[in-house]
Amino acid sequence: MRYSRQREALLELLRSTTSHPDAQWLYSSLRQEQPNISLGTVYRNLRQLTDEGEILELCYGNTSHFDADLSPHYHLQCSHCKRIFDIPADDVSVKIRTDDQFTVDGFSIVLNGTCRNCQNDN
Amino acid sequence: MRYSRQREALLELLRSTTSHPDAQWLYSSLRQEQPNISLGTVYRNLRQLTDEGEILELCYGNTSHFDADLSPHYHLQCSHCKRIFDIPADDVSVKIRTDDQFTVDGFSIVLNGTCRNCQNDN
DNA sequence: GTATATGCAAACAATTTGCACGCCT
DNA sequence: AGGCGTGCAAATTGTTTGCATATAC
Repeated sequence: MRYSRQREALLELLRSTTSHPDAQWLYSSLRQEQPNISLGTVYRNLRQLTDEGEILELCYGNTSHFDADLSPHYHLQCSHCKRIFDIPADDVSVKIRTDDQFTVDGFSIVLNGTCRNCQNDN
Repeated sequence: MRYSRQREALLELLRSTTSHPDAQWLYSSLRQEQPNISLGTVYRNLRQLTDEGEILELCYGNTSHFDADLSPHYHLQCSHCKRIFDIPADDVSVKIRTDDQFTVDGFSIVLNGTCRNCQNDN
């Protein structure tokens, strides 16, 4: 995978945020710096980076969101504002009794709840 | 919500399977009994039943899958065949240290692994 | 120089919606 | 009779892809 200005900017942008954005948001944001970047390029690079394991793809509400934070953590989606927050892995402990039906490589957890903002607003 | 033959058949079909089908599969399957049922109707009823809490919606690979099993359980998706299997809640124990940032109502877990079929095939 | 990445637009796939008509209650 | 549900088709939305050109190495 060789260097490209577009992919570089995409990765930098994704690393600078904790908001788990989707392709559209990244595209709109990148256009401010690079007015010619195309949506197809954003999608191609997102796929490529995901395949290389440099970023993670999350599926919420039938659209893909992306996360450049590779440290062990989980996600909480606020039922009200739908935003996705990070939960450190330390705060969660999981034990799985694996019978011989499956080999388990890993797992992801999505918490559902209410973020502080939305608690106050209600 | 008043009775409709189409919704009745949809719910019955969904309750009769453990394969977590998507809208297309349900549509194709229902058409064999009711050749005039439309895809729009399937989608409308799936949304309605989801909103009423009669079924659950799962998002895998950017497409919605549906589950009429409301008992506490989690899901494992096989990395090879992509099928989704049920994992009884008893087999999993989770502890979450909830700080005051969030109110946690619930959570879902998706295990990633390999099912027995795919272990043998490889 | 060669292969990979890009921009653009068209194609695709999943889902939603407007509208006239049909069927429950 | 009145209103919710349906079938159909068109519209939306999210994502992928073909192709000619541009760029990294």
